[in-house]
Amino acid sequence: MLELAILGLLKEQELHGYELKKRLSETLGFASGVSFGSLYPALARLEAAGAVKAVEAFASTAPPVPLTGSLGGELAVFRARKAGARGSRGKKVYGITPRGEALFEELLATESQSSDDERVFNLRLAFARYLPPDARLGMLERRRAHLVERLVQMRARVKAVREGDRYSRSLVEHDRDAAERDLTWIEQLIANERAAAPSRDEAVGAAPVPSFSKNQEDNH
Amino acid sequence: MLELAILGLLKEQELHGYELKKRLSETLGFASGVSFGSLYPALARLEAAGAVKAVEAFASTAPPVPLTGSLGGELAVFRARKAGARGSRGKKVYGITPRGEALFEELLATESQSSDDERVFNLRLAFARYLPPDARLGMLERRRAHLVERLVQMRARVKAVREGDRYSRSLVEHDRDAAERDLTWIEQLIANERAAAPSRDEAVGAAPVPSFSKNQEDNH
DNA sequence: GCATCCATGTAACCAGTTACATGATTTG
DNA sequence: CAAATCATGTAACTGGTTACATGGATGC
Repeated sequence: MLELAILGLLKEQELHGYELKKRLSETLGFASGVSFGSLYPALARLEAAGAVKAVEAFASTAPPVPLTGSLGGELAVFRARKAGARGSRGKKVYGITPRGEALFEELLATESQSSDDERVFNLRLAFARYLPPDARLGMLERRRAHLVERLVQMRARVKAVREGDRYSRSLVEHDRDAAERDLTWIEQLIANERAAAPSRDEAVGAAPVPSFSKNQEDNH
Repeated sequence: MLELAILGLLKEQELHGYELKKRLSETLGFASGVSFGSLYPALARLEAAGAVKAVEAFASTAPPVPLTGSLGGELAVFRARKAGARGSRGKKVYGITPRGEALFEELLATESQSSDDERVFNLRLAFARYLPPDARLGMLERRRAHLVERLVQMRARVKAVREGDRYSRSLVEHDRDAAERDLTWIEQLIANERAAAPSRDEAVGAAPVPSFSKNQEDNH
């Protein structure tokens, strides 16, 4: 999972570990950050696998320092450059290799299976623009199926909760509401997707997505 | 974390591992279940620590089989009873000991610190009825502080997201909305709490909770 | 020249997972 | 009696964490 995230970020621009960590928490949804203790080993693994490699700090294809607001950082890079690219223990700026691109595609494809995990799904969605439309739709459909199941569970939990326990009750109700919203969100994404590229049997006007979330089946 | 959950469930009634696993996913929020590979070792650890012990399958203080709807299970217990309580490798019904009760209290108290993790917080909230009112309020306040921070991050992410990436944009907006709702939910719980037991300086009529979630600070 | 932030890395640990092995009980 | 389900347990692995060690660069 970390590997996928790293490759995805390096696809956009070359970065060194420290900066990578920032982006991981800031722009991807990695709640409050991956630790260096996992990031650096991951980078090392990817480098060993030939998926990324440390590039010279100057003369890269993409502009390596695109106005992030961290003036200090940019200045440091500038100095590093004119000093002649880091010595024994300076910054290591990584770039993605063709093998890395291939690995990225593969991870993005295979990890779709295990997107019952919310974090994995979120990560994949953040990179969904790299997927072909039908794979994207498939991913969303699988997610939807999972959320339908989850919503059923949540509704069962609401019914099963102890009488007289305000906290548990509030919790399960909140969870159910969240599940409902997650589902309607995904259904909206699916609808957008179909509208943008009605690839298959789907005719234009009729019943785009059979929404489950509005469905108030009262099986008590 | 698992230990806390187990003890909390055993406080309510005696259970064997298999059934415990079901409750863990069904009634607590353990999304799609803990595996046996972690549950049984956890039970073994707790037993070794004297926090739980395997009880005779008959004649316990609390009614061990209170109408869960799983007829098969109840029948099985009944048969096990009249057969004279399991032999070498039957069901092992666990009950909580006084030491277990103490451990539960301790875990519930100490684990409040690490409730930056949503799962931990949810678990603690499910057992919040066992906390003294001020500890409960403290837990909610800490959670609120965490969510305020989180919401700030989410809003920053929305601003930072790549132009032209529909999926990332939709994701961060959804996450922000979820964070907003989480926060208002917690604030509601806090308000309820204060209304129920206005323990401290708080006067009755004035400004119960200074809601952050409605606050639309426009620092662009 | 000292504190602080940037930056990389290692080692020990931890809480869970999957896969495997075993066996009792129920039901058709 | 075979298949399904209930039930317990172990071993290897995974994907991270915290704590620690190191050192360059910057700012005051």
